Amino acid sequence: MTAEPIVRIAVPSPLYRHFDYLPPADHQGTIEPGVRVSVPFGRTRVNGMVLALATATDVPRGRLRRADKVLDDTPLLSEDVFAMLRWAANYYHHPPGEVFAAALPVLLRQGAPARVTHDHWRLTAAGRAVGPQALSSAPRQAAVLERLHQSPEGIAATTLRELPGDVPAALRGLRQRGLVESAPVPAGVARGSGDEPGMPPTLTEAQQHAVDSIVQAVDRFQPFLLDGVTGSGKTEVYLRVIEQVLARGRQALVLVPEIGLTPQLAQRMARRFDVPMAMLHSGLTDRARLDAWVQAREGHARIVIGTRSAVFTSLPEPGVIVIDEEHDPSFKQQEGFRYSARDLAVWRARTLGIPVILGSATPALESLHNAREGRYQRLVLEHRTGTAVLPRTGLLDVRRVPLAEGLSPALLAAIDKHLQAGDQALLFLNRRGFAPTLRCHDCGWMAQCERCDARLTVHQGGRRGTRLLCHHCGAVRGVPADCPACNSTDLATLGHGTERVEQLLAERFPGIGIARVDRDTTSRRGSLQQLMDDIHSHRKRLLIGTQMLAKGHHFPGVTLVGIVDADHGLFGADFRAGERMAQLITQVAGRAGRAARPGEVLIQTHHPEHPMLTTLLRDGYHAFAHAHMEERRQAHWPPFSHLALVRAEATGADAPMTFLESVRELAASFNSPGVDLLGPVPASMERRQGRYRAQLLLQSAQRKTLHALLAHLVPALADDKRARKVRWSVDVDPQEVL
DNA sequence: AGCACGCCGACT
DNA sequence: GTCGGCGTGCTC
Repeated sequence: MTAEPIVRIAVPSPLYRHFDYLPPADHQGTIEPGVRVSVPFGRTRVNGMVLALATATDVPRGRLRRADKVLDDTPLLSEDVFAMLRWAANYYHHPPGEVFAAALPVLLRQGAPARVTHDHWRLTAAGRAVGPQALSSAPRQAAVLERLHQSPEGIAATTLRELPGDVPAALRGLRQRGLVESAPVPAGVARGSGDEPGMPPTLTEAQQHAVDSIVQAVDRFQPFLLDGVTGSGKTEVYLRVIEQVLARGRQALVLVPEIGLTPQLAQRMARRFDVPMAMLHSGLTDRARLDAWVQAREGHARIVIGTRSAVFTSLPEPGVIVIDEEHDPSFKQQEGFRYSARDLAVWRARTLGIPVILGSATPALESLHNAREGRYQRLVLEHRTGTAVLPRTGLLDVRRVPLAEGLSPALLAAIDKHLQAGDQALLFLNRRGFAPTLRCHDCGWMAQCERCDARLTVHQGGRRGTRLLCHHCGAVRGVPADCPACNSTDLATLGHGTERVEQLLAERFPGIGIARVDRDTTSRRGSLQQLMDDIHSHRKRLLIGTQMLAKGHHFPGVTLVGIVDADHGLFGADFRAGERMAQLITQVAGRAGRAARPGEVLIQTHHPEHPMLTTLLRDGYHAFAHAHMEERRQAHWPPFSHLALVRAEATGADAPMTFLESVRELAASFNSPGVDLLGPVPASMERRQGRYRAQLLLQSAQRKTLHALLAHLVPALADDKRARKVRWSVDVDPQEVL
C-alpha cells in the first residue's frame, strides 16, 4: 500500500508560507497542482490552491488535517499562468495565497464551479413594456421582473436565485406570460460581427514592416516595442497581427490602460473579426467576469481584451500578447499584490514562446532601454497615416504677462482664431475644481484638510453649491463665512482649476459649447460617453480637462491644444516626474490635428528656457528620452538600478519611522554589498486619511543582490512583533518613490 | 487577514 | 456583578 500524498496548499492569507494537508477522505483519483481545494484553516474553512504534491512534510503527524473537498477536476489555471503566479509571488515578495487570490475572479475565489452559466434570463419586448405593478397579485414574479428591468443585458439564473422565494417558479410564470426569455449567450463574451464597412486601410510601409516582423516571429518569444507617434496606426498593426494569429488557430490577449478605452478597442476588433471575444473591464458583474474568464480558459473566446488583471487569464492556445500604451502607470497595481502587468506579460510570453507587442507613442524609459540593449526589437512608425501631419508646437512665455484665470492673451487669441475657423480647441489643466485653495487675505490662513497634509480645493459645481473638497481623502466641508483664525470675512480663492477656467471661457466665448472633462463631470456612468458624443458632433467646441483628456481618445475636430501650465512637471521631485511630463505633453499634443487639418500646440510656462521643455519641443519625445536617460544613468535611477520600497503607515506619528529604522537596521545586518538603503524618510505627504506614512528605499545596481536581501528581509518582517504596530508593504519596482 | 483567548473599565 | 476594549498568538 502506498502512503497518502501530502497536498501542499497556498491559503488566501497574508502568510508567506504554504500549508500541508491530507487529501479528502473520500477522494478518488489524482489531485494536481492548480486545482482548488476547500480546507479547514484554523477555525474557518477557506479555498486554497494546490501548489504541489509531496511525499513528506515537516509538520508533525498529528497536526496534519484533511482537506474537505477538491473543487476542480482539472487545473483551473493554464500551466504558464500557474508558473507565472509562483514566480510573481517570489519576485514581488508577496504571500502566495494572496497572489493566487488576486489572479482569480471573485466567484472562483469563493469556490464557485469554473463553468459558464448558459442559463441567463432577460426581458422580452413585452416584458420591457410592463412594470412590476402589473403583477401585484404575483409579488415574486413582480420582484424578478423589477430586477430584470435594472439589467437589460440579462442576468444569470444563479444571480436571480439570490432573490427571496421560489425564483425558478416565478421565472416559469413570467415565461408563460411571454415577459421573459432565457438567453443562451453568456455575459462578458460577445461574438464579433466582422462587418467593418469597406476594406481595411492600406498599410503604410512602416506598418507593413512592423506587421511582417511580428508575424514572422509568431512561433517564438520576441518582445517588440512598437514605437509609433500618435495617429501612426499602431492599432491597425495589432489588428493585422491578431488576424494572422487567429488564422493560425491561436488566441490573442490584449491589455489596455484603465481609462475606459476597453469598449472602444473591443468595438473596433468586433467589427474586424467574426470571432467570440471576452471583455474584462471594471464594469462587469462577478458572474459576467467569471463567464468571460471561463470562455477564455476553454478557448471559446479567441480574443481577450482587458485591463491589468487580464494578464492572469488562462488561454489554451495563446498566440500573441499586446500591451497598448505600455508606458501607462495603470499597468502597475498600486496596492496589495503590487505587480506590473506589463512585466508579467513579457515573462509570460517568454514562457509561452510567443511574441509580445508593447505599443506606445511615448515608451517608458525602461522599454527604450530594453530596446537599446537588444532585449526588445524596436519597430518605429514615424509618420501619421493618411494626410494628417504632426502639429506645430510652441512655448508661450507667460512671465510678466497678465493672465486671465491662468490664460495668457496669446492663448486666448489662439483659441478665438481656431473657433472662428469652425474648429475645436482643447485646454489641458491638471487641476480639477474651481480653485486649489481658499485663503484669508488678512492673516494668510488657508483651508487645510484635517486628515491629510494637504489644502482643501474649492469646488463650485453641482447642486450642492460651493464646497471644500480634499482630493486625497475625499473629505467634504462647507465654505466658512469668515476666517477660523482671525474672523476676517475677506476670504478669497487662490489659483485656478478646471471649473474656474470653464467659467471664464463661457463668458469669453458664449454659445460655443464647453465640455469639461474631469473626474467630477465623468463620475456618473455614461456621462463620459455623453460628453464624447457632444464633442464629436461639434455641439461642444471648447474642451477643458485634466489627464483624462490626454489618454487615447480621438478628437478629429481639435486643431488647437493648449497646455495651461507645464511647470509642475519640470520641478517634480520624483525621478519619474520628467518622464511623466514629457509623456503627458506629447500625448495631449497628439490629440490635435488628427484629421486633415494641421494642428497647433501651445504650452504656457514660466521657464521657456528649461532644457527639458526645449529639448522635448524642438527635437521630440525621443530626444528628450535620450537626454533624460543620461540623467538617470548618472543618478543611478532605473533603468540603471533596481528599486524596492518598504512603506509603513500608522495612526501614531512616530510609529512608521521607528519601525522603518528597525527595518533598516535589520536590512543592514544582512550585509548585502551593493544594496543601498536610503531613508527612512516621511512620505512626501506625511499624513493622509489620518495616517502617518514613511518609507525606506532599497536600491541596487544588481537585481539579484536586491532580491536576495528582500528574500531574507520580508519573511523576517512578517514574523516581527514590532511590524504589527504598523501597516507595512513592500513595493518591488515602484512607480513613484516620493 | 480572521478568529479566539485573555485580562482591565463603564453599564444593565 | 457582566459586556466589551484591543494586545498577542495561531493557522498544516
